[in-house]
Amino acid sequence: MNRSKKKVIQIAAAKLFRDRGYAATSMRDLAEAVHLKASSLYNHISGKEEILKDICFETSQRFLEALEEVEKKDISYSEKIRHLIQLHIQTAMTDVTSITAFNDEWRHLSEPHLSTFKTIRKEYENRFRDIIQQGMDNHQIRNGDPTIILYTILSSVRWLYDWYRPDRVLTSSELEDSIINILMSGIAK
Amino acid sequence: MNRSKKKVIQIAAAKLFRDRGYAATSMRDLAEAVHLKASSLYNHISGKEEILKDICFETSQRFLEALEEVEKKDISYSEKIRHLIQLHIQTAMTDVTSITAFNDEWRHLSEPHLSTFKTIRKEYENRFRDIIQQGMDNHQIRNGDPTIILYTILSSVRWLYDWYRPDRVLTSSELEDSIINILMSGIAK
DNA sequence: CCTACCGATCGGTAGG
DNA sequence: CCTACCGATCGGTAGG
Repeated sequence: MNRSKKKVIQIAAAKLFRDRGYAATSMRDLAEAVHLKASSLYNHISGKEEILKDICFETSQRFLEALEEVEKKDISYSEKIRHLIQLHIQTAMTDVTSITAFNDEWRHLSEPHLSTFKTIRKEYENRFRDIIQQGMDNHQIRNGDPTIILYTILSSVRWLYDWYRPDRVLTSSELEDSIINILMSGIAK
Repeated sequence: MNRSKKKVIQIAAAKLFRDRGYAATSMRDLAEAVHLKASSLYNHISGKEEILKDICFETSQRFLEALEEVEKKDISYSEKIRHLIQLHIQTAMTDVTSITAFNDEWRHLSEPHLSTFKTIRKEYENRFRDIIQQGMDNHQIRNGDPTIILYTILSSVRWLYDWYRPDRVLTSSELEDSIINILMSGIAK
């Protein structure tokens, strides 16, 4: 019944899912992480999959909201793309653990959640791709296959959770600038 | 005892590991995929982890050999980086299933394999990073944090296994050119 | 290569 | 929130 306890469980679960993966994390592992017995978890959640489902949909919600915000802004298309890259990096850095479940563990969802998740994800990608396409139409982005550009951007930002730990020397804005610079202008001189 | 049967098992396992993950793949799933009973698998392999270990180390071996070849070439540093990106894409496209285990499932290895794998991987990254650093020293690559550049390149190429299926309209060399172009010259006009 | 089976562990429930 | 326990499934072995 306690709302915050559910959140504590979710955060502990996200950490375990990142470190071992969803399938390799047992309810007993999770219970131990929050100092409970496995059976007591069920006072706060309905089952293992509910946690994964919540993590996946809450994270996708945050990405969609960020996208919506960028879409509404009255700026150039290349500025919109810069903003989206920046938002991805910031999201990945402030909630590094949930991102992993969102990226890699969603496939363990069962129906109907799996289909819903895929649909949301596809919609996000389509709207991001539209911005890239419009950037090309308006001669702000170099011509090319917008799908390849889309996935190259998304992938570049995906590795962050694998590497970034909050005690890093490198500041967040230095990292953002570097990655945006590579994607927008390339590494060649 | 049959060598090719072991290979058949390994290929089927790589496919299952990609689709469901290592932990969520049971020996019974694997047995069914190669038309055997679970117990019969043990005539060809010593256990579940051996398959994962073989996939991980064989794949890392292929990447190291490709790196070595590029290092020896008498070409500019930016050409070496182009070559490495190309080799990653080609490897990912010719053996799309093993790459997933290599990328995402190695963490399920137990010691001492886990440490060995991490060491090999780190060495690969260090040598790739050296080429980037030398590219900067020789004014062929824009100045920046070589680690960020390294991971941005590796990540860009990592998503391929998630997306590419061999029946694609897009040819391999078109894909290579596009990704190399994005990374070397950027997407901005 | 199979049948038969092992102990361990899984997600989850009953009942208090 | 716990103890006690469920049936199912896990990786793997014995023996033929």
